Amino acid sequence: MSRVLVVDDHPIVRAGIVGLLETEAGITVVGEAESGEAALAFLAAAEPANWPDVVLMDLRMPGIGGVEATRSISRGEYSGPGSGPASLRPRLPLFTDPFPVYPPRSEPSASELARPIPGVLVFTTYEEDEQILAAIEAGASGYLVKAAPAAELIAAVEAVAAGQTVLAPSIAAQLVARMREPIMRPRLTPRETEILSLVAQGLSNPEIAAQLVIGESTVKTHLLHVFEKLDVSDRTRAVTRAMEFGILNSAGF
Amino acid sequence: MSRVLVVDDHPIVRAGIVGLLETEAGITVVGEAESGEAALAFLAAAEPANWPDVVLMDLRMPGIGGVEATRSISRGEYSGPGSGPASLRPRLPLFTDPFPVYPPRSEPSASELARPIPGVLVFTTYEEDEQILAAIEAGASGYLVKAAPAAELIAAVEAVAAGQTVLAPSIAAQLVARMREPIMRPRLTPRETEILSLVAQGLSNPEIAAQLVIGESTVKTHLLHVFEKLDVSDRTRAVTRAMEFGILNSAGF
DNA sequence: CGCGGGGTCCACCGATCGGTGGATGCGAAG
DNA sequence: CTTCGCATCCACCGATCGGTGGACCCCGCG
Repeated sequence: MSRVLVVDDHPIVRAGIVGLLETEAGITVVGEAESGEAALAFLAAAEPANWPDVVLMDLRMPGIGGVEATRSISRGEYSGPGSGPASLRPRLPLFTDPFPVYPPRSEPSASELARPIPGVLVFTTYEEDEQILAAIEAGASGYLVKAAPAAELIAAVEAVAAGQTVLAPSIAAQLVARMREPIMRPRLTPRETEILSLVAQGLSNPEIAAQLVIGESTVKTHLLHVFEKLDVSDRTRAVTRAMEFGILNSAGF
Repeated sequence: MSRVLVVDDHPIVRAGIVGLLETEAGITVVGEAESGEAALAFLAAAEPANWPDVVLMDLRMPGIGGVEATRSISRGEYSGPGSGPASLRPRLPLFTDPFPVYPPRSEPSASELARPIPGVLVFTTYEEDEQILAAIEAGASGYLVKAAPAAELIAAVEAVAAGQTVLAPSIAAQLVARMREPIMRPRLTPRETEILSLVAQGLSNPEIAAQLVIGESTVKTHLLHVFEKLDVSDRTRAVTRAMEFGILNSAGF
């Protein structure tokens, strides 16, 4: 019997998934939470009788979000991020096969048997590399996209409950490609970012200099550094490229 | 007995919603579709015995999308957008009250009794003004956000099946505010947009002129017109402002 | 101590940009 | 026919931009 905690900020979607899971004889939903915080609070208060084996975690939620909640759960820190005992879960090995099912986790110690650290099955709407990579780093045991068939969700829940790590083939392929060719994301200094942000607002170099109480040539120097790092040769392209890299936000979005 | 067609591109979410709806004694799900096209195909082929009263339509889907599918359904055009008989549904009245429930649709003619045009209940993840306004224009009868409680979904399905128009309070408030203060969105000509797009890619005026085989002064003239319309005084701000207005996309997003 | 990173600053110069004030032609609508 | 919107084009000019090749200072780390 696999016991599941479902974490999703959309009540209708959550109710739907709960209903779906409970049609499966081997699965019972022991709780629901609408946020990462609520999930941690549930775990902090849960008794062994309703302790989950799997936390089905939506990645995109307001508050601390799915990644941070995953990190806390994987460390057994249920009172909130950044507190509690050190993590007892091993780091993930390198992936090489599509839909790999990895060996079970090591046997828990006697003190963990009543409330063993649950596996986190991360559930995403989109195949977002950054968030999924972050979830890996945070210690998640399973990764599934919402576009997967319902049967795959059932199988994934049961596999994670059994202590295994599962990975949707599409996500596996992306991670493998990512590890082969890591994206070199440019690192701008705080000052460079600040100046580029003012450029995006339409300020000229003299205007930026006046606002920051520095010399215009200093502004130009910073911008030239920005151009080098972003591999561009004009301010406009620097701004759009910084947006592509997520360094600048599209204002109003 | 309200019969529902559920349209959502995510199988797990769709299965969950189907399960949720069928827990309600007065609701039966007569079909599922993963896209607007599939929904139209279902309706084109459906017999009166499994004809839906309500189409629960996700707004964000690949292909023709929820808005376009809503338009076709509201016109009774099930073979695809832009074909079939003229619409028999009246346009929506102006909204003034939160969660209004409007009078039932006019009585269908004898020829429509077997397969009356179903009400479309639009179901959105976010409260997206543009898409919801488009759905109103397209003839939808109901609007609900996924953040709403499950009970509200059940109530909305039954109201739409009864021929009423329902509107989540949050969406009603936004639409009322929108009608009071319509956003003046600048209208760029196709050429202006094209040139601004090249500016966003980092091309200089001479480079744009060469690419479009026009004079550089022509490029400048277009850009000056763009600056006037967007109320900016430099190309960089024109680009970011155009992104804020949704005229340009953030490349890579 | 030296080194690297970050921030500040300069002069010079050619290229580009943005503003001004025009001009023409074409097609569609009234 | 006129008017409007769109696209095309020009010369002139001052301001700004981007590149070059420097300079200096401070701080943290080994």
